[in-house]
Amino acid sequence: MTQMMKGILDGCLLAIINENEVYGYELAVKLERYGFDSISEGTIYPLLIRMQKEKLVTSTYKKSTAGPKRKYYSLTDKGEEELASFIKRWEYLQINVTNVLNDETKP
Amino acid sequence: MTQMMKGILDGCLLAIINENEVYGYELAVKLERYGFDSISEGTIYPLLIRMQKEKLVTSTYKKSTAGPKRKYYSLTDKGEEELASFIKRWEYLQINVTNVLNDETKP
DNA sequence: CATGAGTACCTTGCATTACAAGGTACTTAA
DNA sequence: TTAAGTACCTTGTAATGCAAGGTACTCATG
Repeated sequence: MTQMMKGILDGCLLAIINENEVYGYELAVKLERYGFDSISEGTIYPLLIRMQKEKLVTSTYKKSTAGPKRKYYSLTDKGEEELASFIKRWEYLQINVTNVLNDETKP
Repeated sequence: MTQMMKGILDGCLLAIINENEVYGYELAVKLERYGFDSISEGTIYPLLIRMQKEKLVTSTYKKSTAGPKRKYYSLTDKGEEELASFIKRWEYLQINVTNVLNDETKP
């Protein structure tokens, strides 16, 4: 499972950040609810930092009612473009893999 | 695109090998026709060797009508199990990613 | 007030793996 | 005999998910 996530997870993060500002810990919780059980914080935080370096997201700290300050992320214009591009790549991949599996395993 | 293939390509290879014996060069051609333009032989051969080490496939050399001997691969029982397992993982991934994209980008 | 649970962030090091680039060698036709 | 097409393989590099480990804040409980 873990290998399959490579290159897909960042697109999912962009998608989640797209609608609302979110913070890293929240992302971990949301992803888990979506069924990605195994995505740990050790994966998410480096990814967010990388995406910020690439100017796909920006961040601001806000106080929390319970616990340390939260680092909220939101998409830049470039991030929105990257999300759109990811969706296209994902759809393309999905179609191709589905074709292979259908053609070759149900002849 | 290339990152998204990690962990997916080997399942596709298993699927293609599943029905008919195929050789490496043929796999490259088939994948290209399925839309995976960028999958080069430098990717496929190491993967086949790895899968053989893991006893997912076996291979036999046969003469070719044009060119050097071909190394034909076929699935072992373990390979068939792995293919079935891959299909489940893929379907699971597909559903989850689709949910994220739908929920978060079309609210 | 001290302690623990829950929240929230981050770093280091490792393993996996797709690919570019480069190499070998066989067959057939010009 | 030369070129084109077929067919195999290896080396080195880059990307990236994750386990493990660490820091620090808030609040309720004893």
